[in-house]
Amino acid sequence: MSGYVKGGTMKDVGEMLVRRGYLWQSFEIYGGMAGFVDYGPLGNGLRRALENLWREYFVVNERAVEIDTPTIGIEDVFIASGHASSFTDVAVECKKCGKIFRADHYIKEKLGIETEETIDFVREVITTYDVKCECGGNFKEPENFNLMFSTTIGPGRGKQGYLRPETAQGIFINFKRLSDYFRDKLPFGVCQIGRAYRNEISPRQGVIRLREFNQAELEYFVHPGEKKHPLFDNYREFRILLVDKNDEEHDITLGEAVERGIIAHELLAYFIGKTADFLLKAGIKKDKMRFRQHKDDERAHYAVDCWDAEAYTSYGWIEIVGIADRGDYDLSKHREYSKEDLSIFINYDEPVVRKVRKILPDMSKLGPKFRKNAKKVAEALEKYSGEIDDVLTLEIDGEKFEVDRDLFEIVEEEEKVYGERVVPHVIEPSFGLDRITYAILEHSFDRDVIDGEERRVLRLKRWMAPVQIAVLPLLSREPFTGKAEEITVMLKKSGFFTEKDESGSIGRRYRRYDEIGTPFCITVDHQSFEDSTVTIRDRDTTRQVRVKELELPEIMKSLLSGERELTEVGELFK
RNA sequence: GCGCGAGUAGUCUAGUGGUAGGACAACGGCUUUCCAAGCCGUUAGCCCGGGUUCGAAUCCCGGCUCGCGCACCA
Repeated sequence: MSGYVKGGTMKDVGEMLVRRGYLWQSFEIYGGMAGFVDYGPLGNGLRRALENLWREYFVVNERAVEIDTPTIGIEDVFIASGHASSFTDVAVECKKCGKIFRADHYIKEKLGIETEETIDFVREVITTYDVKCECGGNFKEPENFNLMFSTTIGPGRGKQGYLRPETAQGIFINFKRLSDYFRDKLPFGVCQIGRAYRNEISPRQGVIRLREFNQAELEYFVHPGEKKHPLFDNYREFRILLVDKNDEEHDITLGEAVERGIIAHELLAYFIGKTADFLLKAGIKKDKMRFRQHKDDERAHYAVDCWDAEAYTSYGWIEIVGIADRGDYDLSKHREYSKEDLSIFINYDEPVVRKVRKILPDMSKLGPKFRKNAKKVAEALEKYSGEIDDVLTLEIDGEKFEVDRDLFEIVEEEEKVYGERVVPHVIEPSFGLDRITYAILEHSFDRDVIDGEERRVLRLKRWMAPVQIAVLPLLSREPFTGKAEEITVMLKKSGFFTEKDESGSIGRRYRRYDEIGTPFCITVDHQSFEDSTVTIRDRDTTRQVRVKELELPEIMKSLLSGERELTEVGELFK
C-alpha cells in the first residue's frame, strides 16, 4: 500500500515516518493521488514547531507582521503578477480532429495578432475572425491549460479564479493597507504562512514536489537605494558555503561575500545569514546546507537576484528556501493593472531647495492668436524645458506652432522639495515548509548502539520535538501508573506536549520514544514513593538524573529550551 | 505526459494457476525492580476495475500509486 516509502536510501526514514505517524500518502484508501501528503500527528506537530520558530525569527524579531489572505485568487491578480501568462496557456481543442493548440501561438501564426492570454480575449478573436482548425473543424470553447489550479467563483459559469501558486501576491495586493499600517515608513516586512498550489505535471519524490504545499513567505519592503539592514553586523562574520552563479564555491563570511560582490547587497546577505541561522536552529545540519545563486537563465520572471538555501538529502541537494530580490516588479505590475498608486512618499532628510524656471503663458494674447488651439499651446508651453529664443517652435500632435517671446513670461522661483514618491523594492525570503520538515527528519535520523543493541533515534532539536516528554511508570501497575498519570496531567497543564505510556517493558518504551525523537523520558520508580523524586532520561545519551517531582515544570522548561543540560539539573542516576 | 520496473496485514517480506505463510509492531494476559527478554492468546493483508479460466496474489488489459530515466519544475 505505501510503496511511497520504498526504494532509495530514504527507505528506513520513510518507513518510520509512515509507521509512527509523521507523514503518509494522501487518499490512501482510494488508491492515492500523486502530489499530496497528509501530516500525521507527529508530522503536524513538527511542522507547527517549525512555523513557530519561523515566526520568532522572521516576524517577532523584525519590523514585520503576519497576515492571512484567501488561498483562492481572482484572475486579475494573476494577470497582473504575470502568472497568467508565464504560468498559464490558453488552449483550444478542435471538435473534429481533437487536436489541441496553444491559442496565442495559433492565432499569431494564422492572423499575426498578438493575443492576451485570457479566455475571453481568445474567444473573441476566434469568433470575430472565424478561426478554424487546420483540418477545417470548429474549435471548442477555449480553456486554460496551466499549472495553476483553476476554479470558478460563484454559480453558473462564475468568475474565473485560481488557487494561489504562492502566498506572496496576497501581500502585494494589500500594499496600500499595509503601508498605512506601518505609517508609510520603510522598511517593513509582511509575511504569510499558508498553503499554495501548483498543478505539477508529474509530482515525484514524496514530499519534495507537491501539488499542495506549505509556504512561509516574508516580503520585506525597502527603499530601492537602501538595501541594508541595521542588524547586518549580527551576520557579518557568519561563515557560510556559497555556490555562485558560475558554480564556484566559496567558504566565506557574509561580510566578505558582499564586499567582493558575490552577494549583490547587504540586505540579501542579511537574510541569507538569518536563514542559515534559522535552519541550523531548526535542525538542518551545517555540513548539509549551502546557498546557491540562481544562474541568469534560471531566475523567475520577477527576480533581480536570487539565492536558494539547499539541503543535502537522499534526493541530492534540494531547494528549501528561495531568497529573491524581486525589485519593484510586483508592485509596479499591480500599480499598472489596478491603477492604484502603490508607491510611498519618502521625505528627504532636509527639503531640497531648487531654482525652477517657470513659463507663464499670457492667455490674453494667446487666446486671440491661436483661438481653439490656445489651450493646447499653453499646456505645451508650461512643459517646455528647452532653450528660450525670440520665437519658440512647439510641435503639438504633429502640428507646428510658433510662439513669440512676448506671449509668455518667465519667472525664476525657489521650490522646496520635501521628498519623492518611491515604489519600494522587495526582498523575499520564501520557505518551503514541507521540504524543510522533511530535511530535518532525514538529518535527524540516526542509529547507534546501546548495550550492544542497535537502536534508531531521531535526534530532533529539543524545541522542535512534537512529543516533548514521555512519562513512564517503571511497572505497568499501580501505584506506578497512577503517579505517572498525575505527573502527566501536571506537565500538560504547564504547556508541555506530554504522553504517558505504560505499555510494554521500560526498555521497549524508551526505544519507542527514541525513534520518534522525544528528547526526555520521565520515569516513576520505587524511589518515587519514598522521596517524591523521578528520573529524567536524555534521549541522546540515555543518561538519567533524579529530580524532585515538584520541580519538574521549571526543570523541563530550561531543558527543552536548551538553557540547561541534563547534568545541571539533578543528581546522576545512571 | 513518454519508456522501463514494482505494488501481499501497521511495517518488512514468502508465495509462477488449486482458496495466503512468516518476522517485527500493536492489543490482552502471565512474567518482569531501568534500556527492543520470555511464554500464551488476539487483531490484521493479495492497490482498484475488467478479462481469460472450473479455479487468479499469480496470466492479459485498463486505471491509480511508488521507484528510475526523459520531459516539466513559472
